Amino acid sequence: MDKDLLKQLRKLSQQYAYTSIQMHEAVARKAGFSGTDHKYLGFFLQKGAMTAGELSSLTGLTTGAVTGLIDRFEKKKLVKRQFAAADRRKVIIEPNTKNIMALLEPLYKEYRNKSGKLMASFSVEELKTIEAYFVKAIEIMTETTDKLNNK
Amino acid sequence: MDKDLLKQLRKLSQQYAYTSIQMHEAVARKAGFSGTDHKYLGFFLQKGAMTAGELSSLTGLTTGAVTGLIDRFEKKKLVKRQFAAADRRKVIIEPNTKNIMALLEPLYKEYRNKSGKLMASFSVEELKTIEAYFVKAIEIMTETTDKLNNK
DNA sequence: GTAATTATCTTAGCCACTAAGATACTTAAT
DNA sequence: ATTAAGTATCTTAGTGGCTAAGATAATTAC
Repeated sequence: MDKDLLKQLRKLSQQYAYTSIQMHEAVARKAGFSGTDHKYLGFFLQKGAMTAGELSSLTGLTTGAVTGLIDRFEKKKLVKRQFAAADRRKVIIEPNTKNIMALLEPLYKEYRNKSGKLMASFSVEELKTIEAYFVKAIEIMTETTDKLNNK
Repeated sequence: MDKDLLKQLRKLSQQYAYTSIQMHEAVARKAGFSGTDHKYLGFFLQKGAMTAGELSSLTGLTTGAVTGLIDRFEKKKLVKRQFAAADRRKVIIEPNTKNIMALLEPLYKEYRNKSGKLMASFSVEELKTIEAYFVKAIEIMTETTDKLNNK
């Protein structure tokens, strides 16, 4: 067992997380977001339309905070409120993917190019290894997050 | 070239980042941190002691915000202020790694166990592939962050 | 048809952030 | 040495997003 390798990898995965947080924040600032809005905007790109309540439980924010969040996004034309036909209490938040992309893409462009090149430098086998790691690691983090939040 | 694999991997790496942010936040809440302090606490574990000014440029916070940040950490005995001998204007912030660890470790314990097992399930070759990916990806993200922040 | 529930919004109060300027120390110039 | 300029941190006033609690509006259960 290569303990040093494991230790090094653990450290790297932590550093990877921190570094991505920092990049994420730098992008947010550049995009003109105050505070943490960029983080929540990502949920829309990932999951698509959702109700205010879903966003609240997804983000852990109170419904009041979500109201404000959507207000800010709506003002910037990044999302649109729509009442659900089936249940008119519900507010469906429809992301304007085009506008969101137009805002974020230029800021991520260079990163995308570089990381594309990086990926291309690996063989298919290697990429599958990395993929497998990501899939499992995401699972573990999601489990951990759920446990921390729900009790 | 396996384009689907590349696309999938790109998506996964993004999801990995978001998921780690969410876990990070869940830990923060559980540890009793208001807002984003946990994120900045990580800098100390990574980089060790630094001056207030370094922390400011590292985090992108104003010096005023850093003063408040250190006040909160100091009150919780997670860091200690010390005037630099060479230049008494400078305030060196010494992390109390022991206390920080004692606070965070229990919350990360299960995650550490699980991700340890995950890593152990890969061969040494595979781990080296993952390591190589991490190292390069971190480089790229750091470059991107620097460019976004410094102009 | 009334009560209970659910989903979102509103309000008051709090706290961390920025911007600007104050304080304290250091370095450079004469 | 003295003065000026520069640097590092802290302080203060004002802003804005967050929570908690309650209001509003729609739905479901009895």
